[in-house]
Amino acid sequence: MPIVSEEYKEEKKEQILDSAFECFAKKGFQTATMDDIVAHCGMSKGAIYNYFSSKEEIYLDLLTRATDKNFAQYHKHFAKHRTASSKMDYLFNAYLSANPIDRNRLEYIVVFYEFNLHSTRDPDLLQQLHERKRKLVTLVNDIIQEGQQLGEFKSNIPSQLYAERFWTIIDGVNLHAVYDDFPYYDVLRELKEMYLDELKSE
Amino acid sequence: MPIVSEEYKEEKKEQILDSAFECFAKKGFQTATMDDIVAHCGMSKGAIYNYFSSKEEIYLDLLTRATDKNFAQYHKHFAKHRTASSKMDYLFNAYLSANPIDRNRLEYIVVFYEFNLHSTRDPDLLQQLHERKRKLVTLVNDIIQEGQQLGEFKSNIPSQLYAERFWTIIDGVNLHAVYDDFPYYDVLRELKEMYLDELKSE
Amino acid sequence: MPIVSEEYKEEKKEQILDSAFECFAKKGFQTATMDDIVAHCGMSKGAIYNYFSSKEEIYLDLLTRATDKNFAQYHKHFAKHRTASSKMDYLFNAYLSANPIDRNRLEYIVVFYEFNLHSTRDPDLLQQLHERKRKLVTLVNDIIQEGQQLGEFKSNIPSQLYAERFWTIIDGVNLHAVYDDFPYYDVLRELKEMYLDELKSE
Amino acid sequence: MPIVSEEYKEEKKEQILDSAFECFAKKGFQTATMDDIVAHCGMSKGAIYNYFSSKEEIYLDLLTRATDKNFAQYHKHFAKHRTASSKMDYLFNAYLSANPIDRNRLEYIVVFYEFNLHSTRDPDLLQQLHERKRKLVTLVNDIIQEGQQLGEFKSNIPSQLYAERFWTIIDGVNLHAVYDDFPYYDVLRELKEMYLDELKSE
DNA sequence: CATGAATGAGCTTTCATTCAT
DNA sequence: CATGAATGAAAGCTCATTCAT
Repeated sequence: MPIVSEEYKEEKKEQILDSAFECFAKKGFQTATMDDIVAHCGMSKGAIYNYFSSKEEIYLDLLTRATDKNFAQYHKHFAKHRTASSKMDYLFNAYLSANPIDRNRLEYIVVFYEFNLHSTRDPDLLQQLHERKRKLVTLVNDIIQEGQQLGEFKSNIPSQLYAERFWTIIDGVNLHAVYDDFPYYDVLRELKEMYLDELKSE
Repeated sequence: MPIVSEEYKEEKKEQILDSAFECFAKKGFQTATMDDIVAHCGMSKGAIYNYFSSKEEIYLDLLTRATDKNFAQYHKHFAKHRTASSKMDYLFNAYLSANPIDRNRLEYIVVFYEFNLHSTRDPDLLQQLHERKRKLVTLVNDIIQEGQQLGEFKSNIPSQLYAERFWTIIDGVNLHAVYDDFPYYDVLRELKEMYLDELKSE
Repeated sequence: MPIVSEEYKEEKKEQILDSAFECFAKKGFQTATMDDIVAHCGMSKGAIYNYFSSKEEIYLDLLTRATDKNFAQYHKHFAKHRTASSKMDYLFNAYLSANPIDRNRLEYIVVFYEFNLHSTRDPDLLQQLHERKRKLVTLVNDIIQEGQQLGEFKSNIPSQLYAERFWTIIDGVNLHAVYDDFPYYDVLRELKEMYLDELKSE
Repeated sequence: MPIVSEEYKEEKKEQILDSAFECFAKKGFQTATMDDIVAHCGMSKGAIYNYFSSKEEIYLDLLTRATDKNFAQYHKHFAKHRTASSKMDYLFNAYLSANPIDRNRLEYIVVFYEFNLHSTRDPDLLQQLHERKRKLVTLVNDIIQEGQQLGEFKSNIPSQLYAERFWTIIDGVNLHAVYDDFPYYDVLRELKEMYLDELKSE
């Protein structure tokens, strides 16, 4: 019998997560302190510990939610697309339409890839990292196979490998977005064309 | 014991850097403690501070040396190659011949990309990060232009952009090497072919 | 316990300062450790750092408060005195009535003069030292000038110089109080008479 | 059977003591490090430990020598003076002729009084402090008694007390020399006159 | 005797977490 | 639930002293 509504709690949690993200972005997970987060979100230290049991848990929750939100968005948009091509197009465009010099996006990139590397050291997190990656690969693999069945894509290419290659490209491009002189659009656009050319039947 | 040779001191430094690398690989820069490094390299805390003035300096030196060594290796090998094609081949093969599941290589990847992301937050380090990247892009750009002049590569392609694309691909592949089920060879080989196909004159 | 009154916090601060004083008195600022202070005041190390940001800050606050208290006391008592003579008398008596072998007073003397000498090496502290001294000289100078205007004191003496001389004497006597066989009263009483004799009109 | 001559050793010792003095003056005994002294005197750390067994010993030796030199100087000069008056004159003039803003002198003052306060905390050092002070008081006391016997000084004054008073004045003036706007000459000259007036028979 | 690299106890300070109010 | 003062283990770093060469 909770005293406050679930909505209230969820709202509070998101406030904390937003502040935590800002702090992790500015200083990194290890260097950002609970006091930083407290100062940023305006509530008390005790309050935060009512919603999260540790700094690590905030970190985990923050990034789990971010990737979940990502997945949800993908699936939501895919529902609107009829062809595999348009789905692939959508995926590429999700990154092409992103503003590479948007401070918030860069911060997210840094925090996100730092978390991936961090996850490398903890068996449980590594497990989750693999699962998420598998889901991402499957997402693209399904599209490619769909395109192959519908005749949009060449039927003799290894779909799984192409799915892997897609995310390899995306992560490469994202990582380079931290260089402010990186020709993000141009590189990504060309890679997209190169990629789709190989994929599509003549 | 005092009055030791420069070689001795250099050797000591490398011992410390090796131990530090192991510790940073196992726990990350922030989490690894000086005591960890002390325990790993067997010398006393004071001894380490005779060679490096802070944990941060060890970190910086470690990664500066690693990238310098990398550059030196590239330039050394390029001297042996006559054609631009064979140089590009060498570059790709440097990554294709790497064992993606070699523990040491994975550790290096994690530490290296973590350092890049870390550098993002310090103006001085960011500056260095940019410089290193510029040098890497120039390295490839020079090869491509050389190939264009010699008629090996298409003359109408933007060499700079292709150089950027090269490192985007490499970083993407490296980053995915942390997933033990990643088909490292296959993905990289196909990307290499795709990349060189576009580059070479028919 | 949180959300405590300002009084509570002030009390805590004073507890810490009292303990710090004891420790500095016993060992000196540099030699006394935070652990000594922790052990003496019974609270945790973290608690102390909630009230002061460094050992140095404790030292500074301790001595700033002590001298401020001194000034306040002087001014408070001067309000009760009508003549310049009685004010000078009060000043001398403040030192004559002090118990020279009181352990606490001796400790204060040592800590206080050590701090003065310490301040000599830091431009900011030296500045403060000068200001405090100027205020002390002004305090006495004002009294002398007042006495000259009222005809109590000779009008042809340089008041400023006499003010300087007053504190010279006081500091000399204080410093010698650390010698337990020093005839504190006798020396100070004679110096007082000598001093006032020269000051007073016949 | 020492390998090097005593003179050589003594010279080395003095080199070390000079450097140590500079360092203690600049930073204080606790804050100055052996490395500071090493850097200043140009010899190795081990060399210093051949002549002194600890930093504390350097400190002690430094100040013992300084005060011994002082005593020796006094006695040497007193031999030249015939009257008690001229001896007292000499003593006062030793301080009156000192340049109060001479950096070296100020440094000596700070180091010297810091050492006195430091000695307060160690029974052995306190003992030495007392002995030295007793000798200083005796020095002046002897002069005054000599003057009384020769009829130069009033015979009914307590010589011991006057001797105490002398050093009280000197220490007060010295201590104030650290304030660069202190009218050192004027204050000391007036105190001298005041003092001698009381002493001398009409 | 001279050297300076090595030692390691000990220092100040930080900060995730707890819990009395 | 909210608060923020309290905790104390641990962190990075220093430095007087030693001793192999």
